[in-house]
Amino acid sequence: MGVPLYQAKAEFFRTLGHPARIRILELLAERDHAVHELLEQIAIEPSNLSQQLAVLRRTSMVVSRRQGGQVVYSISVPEVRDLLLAARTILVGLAEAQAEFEDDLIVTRD
Amino acid sequence: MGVPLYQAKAEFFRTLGHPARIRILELLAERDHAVHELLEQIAIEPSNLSQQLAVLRRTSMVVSRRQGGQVVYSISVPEVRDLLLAARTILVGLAEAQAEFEDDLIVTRD
DNA sequence: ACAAGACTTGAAAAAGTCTTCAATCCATCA
DNA sequence: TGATGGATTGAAGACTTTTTCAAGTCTTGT
Repeated sequence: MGVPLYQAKAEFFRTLGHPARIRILELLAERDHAVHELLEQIAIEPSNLSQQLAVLRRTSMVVSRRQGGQVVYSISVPEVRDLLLAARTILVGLAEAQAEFEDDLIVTRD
Repeated sequence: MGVPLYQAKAEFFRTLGHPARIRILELLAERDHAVHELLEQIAIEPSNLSQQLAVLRRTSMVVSRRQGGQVVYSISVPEVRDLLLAARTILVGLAEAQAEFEDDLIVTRD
């Protein structure tokens, strides 16, 4: 038997827990990108990008192939797209709840 | 204007990126739990549990209320349940792909 | 008022992650 | 072959998170 599922889940979410990796996955969810294309979209140094790509590769969330002089990445888990959308929905919901609470504070003040 | 959305997403996923926090959310997704009840289910020291609950509270993923001598926690973002299910599906998919690849290795060997 | 159970806090040490740098690899083109 | 553009690697240092400990709060029952 392997690792408990709750631990695998934690590792999986931790992999998503970095702004550059989120950007990478969002871009790859649209279409495959060469590394230099990712580099144009994400404000980060080349070697840092490589390190983040390596993290995603190790967890099998992306795969790379060499195409002549460049390396092209694709997402290997398209379902991640749904996860990113779900997160967006939740975050917007939390932000709204927060704003409401702040309104209450103002309305209720004194 | 606030934080870029991709950064908020990363923070959100980082919050999910810990085994104890996953367990807590799974238990709270079922029903509210007092801290001592969580403690029975999760192999962790009381003060560590408190620290993890504090992380979830800071990010507004759970709320607590005192009920006499004990403190009861509830999930404030029920949609997290879907996220945990989606992660399970993805992980099972990845594990299967992995297993297939290993079969290939064996079949192809020599 | 005191003791006991339930929980939280702050702070220090341990463990883990992120960023950056220099070195390297690999394919193409002059 | 040597130079160039594109990408990766390993390792060091900075930074963050996790764990643990001792001390403290709050509520109930005696």
